[in-house]
Amino acid sequence: MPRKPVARNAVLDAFETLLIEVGERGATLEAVAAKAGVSKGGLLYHFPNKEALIAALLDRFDELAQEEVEAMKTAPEGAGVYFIKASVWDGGPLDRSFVAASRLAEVAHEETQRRFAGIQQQWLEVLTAELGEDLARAVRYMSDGLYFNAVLENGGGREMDPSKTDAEVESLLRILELVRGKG
Amino acid sequence: MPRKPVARNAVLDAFETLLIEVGERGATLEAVAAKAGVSKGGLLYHFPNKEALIAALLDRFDELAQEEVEAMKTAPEGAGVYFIKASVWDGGPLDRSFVAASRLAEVAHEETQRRFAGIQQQWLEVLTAELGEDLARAVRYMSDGLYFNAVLENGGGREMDPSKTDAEVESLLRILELVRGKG
DNA sequence: GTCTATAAACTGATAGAC
DNA sequence: GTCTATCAGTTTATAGAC
Repeated sequence: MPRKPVARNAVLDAFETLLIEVGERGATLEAVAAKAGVSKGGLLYHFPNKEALIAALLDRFDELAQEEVEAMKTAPEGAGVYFIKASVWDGGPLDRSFVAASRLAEVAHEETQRRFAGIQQQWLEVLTAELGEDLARAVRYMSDGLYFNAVLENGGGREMDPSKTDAEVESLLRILELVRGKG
Repeated sequence: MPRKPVARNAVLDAFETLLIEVGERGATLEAVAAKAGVSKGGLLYHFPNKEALIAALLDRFDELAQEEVEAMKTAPEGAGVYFIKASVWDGGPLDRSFVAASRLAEVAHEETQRRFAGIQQQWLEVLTAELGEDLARAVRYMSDGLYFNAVLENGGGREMDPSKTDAEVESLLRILELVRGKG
């Protein structure tokens, strides 16, 4: 694979960050260029228009989501436990990619919505293989709920209290274990 | 309480619909006015600026959320079961209000984020009283996950398959009953 | 590869007629 | 209460210099 220029990645990171922090509306080409340390013209050399910028973001999201599928399958603690733990916002690449992409889906960007559906379907299949349909769905929705709250609360870029979110995840894991022991 | 003019409510409904269907960016004053069947000037008579429009939307969201708290408390099937069932998108007033407001939260609108947090806190308290902390959190996140998916999938205004969503809710309710029987 | 300058379209908001 | 006309500020994108 060809080595991408540094500026290109800086632009992509800046776009992602702005989507997370100020939403789709605030992620203007000018704001992205400024955050990436290039001019608007320089940005548009690497990405001829805004759709190209979005496409690159979605490609990266797909890559990271694919890695996550593998990680789930090989996780020692099991796919379900791994998945819930991974759904807590920790500022990692997949979390950032997920939230940024969700901001685009929310403005009714059709291609983004399609990609999201595909990725979530893959995750659900791995969960179902381990947990069965009912519990897999429960885990999937709990994970989505965790992300939904990251999406809502992280708008202003404020940090989340790690001990608080840890306690929340422990709650969910206890429920998961309870059902596995019983079901 | 004073009777609000018809046009005013038509504008508010149009704003809500556009937020749901095309997102915050597409819900421009011009688009809202057109959908409500008034001119931009007419719209701005009732709502002096866009913030006023948002404020009215949030007030209605608060009202409906408050009614939901009461409905949860008095639901014969219990707050948890009622809450999960109510979290499925059915195009009702609270669902629409919730999704519309989430679109504003996603563009980092601070006041909207604050209101959301307050409402979710109230809902969680009712759930905790009935289910205990762990299960209440699980139910809360499953509900959020349900809404998150409504937010994502409903962007294009497409309908959801009722039988499919019904089956999904049954899945979640079985898990809930299982834990209640055990926990 | 990166910049400045600028065009073309759009958005929120004001002024004033009816 | 509702409309048309219009302005000022933004946003995406293009053209062309370096």
